[in-house]
Amino acid sequence: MERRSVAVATVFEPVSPPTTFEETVERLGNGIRLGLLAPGSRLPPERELAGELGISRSTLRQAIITLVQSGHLVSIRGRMGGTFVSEEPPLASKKTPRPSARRMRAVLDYRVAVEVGAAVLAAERAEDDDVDRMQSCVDRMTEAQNFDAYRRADMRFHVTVAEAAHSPRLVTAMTEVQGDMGELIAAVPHPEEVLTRSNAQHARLVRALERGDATRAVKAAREHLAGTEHILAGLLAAGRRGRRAG
Amino acid sequence: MERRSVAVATVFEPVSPPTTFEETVERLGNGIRLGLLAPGSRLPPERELAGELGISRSTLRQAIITLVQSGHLVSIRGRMGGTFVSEEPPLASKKTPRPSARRMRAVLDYRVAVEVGAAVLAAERAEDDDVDRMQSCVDRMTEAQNFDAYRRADMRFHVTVAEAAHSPRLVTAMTEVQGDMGELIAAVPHPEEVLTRSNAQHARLVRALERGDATRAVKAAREHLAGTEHILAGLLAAGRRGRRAG
DNA sequence: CCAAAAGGCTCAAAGCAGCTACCTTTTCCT
DNA sequence: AGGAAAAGGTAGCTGCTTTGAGCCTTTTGG
Repeated sequence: MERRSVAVATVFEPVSPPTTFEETVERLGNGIRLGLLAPGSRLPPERELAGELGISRSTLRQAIITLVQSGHLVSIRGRMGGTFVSEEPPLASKKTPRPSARRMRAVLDYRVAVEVGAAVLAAERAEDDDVDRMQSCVDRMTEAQNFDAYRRADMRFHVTVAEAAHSPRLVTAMTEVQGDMGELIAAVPHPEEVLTRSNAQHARLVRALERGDATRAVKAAREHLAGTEHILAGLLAAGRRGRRAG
Repeated sequence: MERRSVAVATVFEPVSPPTTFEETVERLGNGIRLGLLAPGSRLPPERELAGELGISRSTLRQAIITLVQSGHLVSIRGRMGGTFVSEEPPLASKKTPRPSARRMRAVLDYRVAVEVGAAVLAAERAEDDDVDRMQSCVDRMTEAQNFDAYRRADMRFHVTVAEAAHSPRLVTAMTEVQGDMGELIAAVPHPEEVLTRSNAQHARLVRALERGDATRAVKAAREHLAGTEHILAGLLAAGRRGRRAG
């Protein structure tokens, strides 16, 4: 019996592309949860938005209805009506029955790639106003009074790093990753001291990017990510079999 | 008129998930072009493979037929028959009418993330035999007599780095990226001196990974990628408007 | 009071993916 | 020689998703 290499195994992994409907719910949902679409703001009219997204209005409506039911959106009829982002949208997409350890590892590893990649490119390409926007996110985190506020600014910070990389592709990837992270960290406590240390790392990253120092940027990013991984380590271990207590 | 931020724009970007059929053709096609599925080797029987991929046999057959027509696969009937990887599979998926500058940039940026991410994780996780396999790819590149042979070993090298990161998710991503790169570099000349320098960078990356030196690994990776970007710069410039001759 | 601008609704047609059953070719075993 | 087994090849039907088009309802501004 021939043992297949890891790489070959990934070729034969199950194939299951998302449907247009699912993709749309994810995209809009992530945009809302990350605060890219501000609470209370209005989406383009359905017919227009369907055009922009390159999908039919029917499919878009399915997605909108789903997001209304999950509390992300509010629909208002009539002239001057429209589809609005809820004033207090949920932070995570509800119904997250503890993702498998395997999935968690996949998300965390992918996150390393996206964050470190964004850091490298941002070190080369960030402009002054990119740095300003990152810094303002850091400030908001410093002043945050509760975890939700912190978390929102945190997600924005990371997306802003991707924007500073001036790569739409990485912005999309970062948006996805942050969305996935929301699922993971929902069920984990974050003591204040952890948040403080975490934000200090954000600040270090900003300084490195400001100087265009890719090496330091990567270091800061990697250490920052390791922090979250450490917090999640307990849940990750739950996926292993035959692990001794420690 | 309100100016939308870059991040918001990506939320409203067209949505168009691939079909199962397309995904399957890509996956198998990439696996073959990257040499993960060796020339002449036999795929599992259709019914079995369909099961593994979690798709119907009908859809899998569509994909196989496509790949037979494009010269990647050969089907043989009868007992002891099967679906075999062609002895000399094409290097790129034919019909590549020069991708847009926009797409090229997207691929190159994403590549930075995947390669650098893989480098960081590989520096932390690579085992001895991972290093050996990388080194053997480097050796093959050194000995390569023509560009095709070099290119094959090159792709394998990069996938092997992802394997050394021990992250199935990154292996998948790397496979995709290398597939996309195939499209880009098909139409570009690669003088021997460029390949020599390129392989020297591979060797540097291997040494850094062997030592577990993430910083040097990232540097080596980034410089290596910049090499390709430089070669493609001419094509990229074609996408800009109003650029002065230089 | 009407027109315009929004969301809400319905339905039919097309495309895609899955399921099931059967056919044909080739080889191995008895 | 003949039949079973293992492969790919074919066909048809079903169900879900997506699209497109048209029409209805609500609300507001003129």
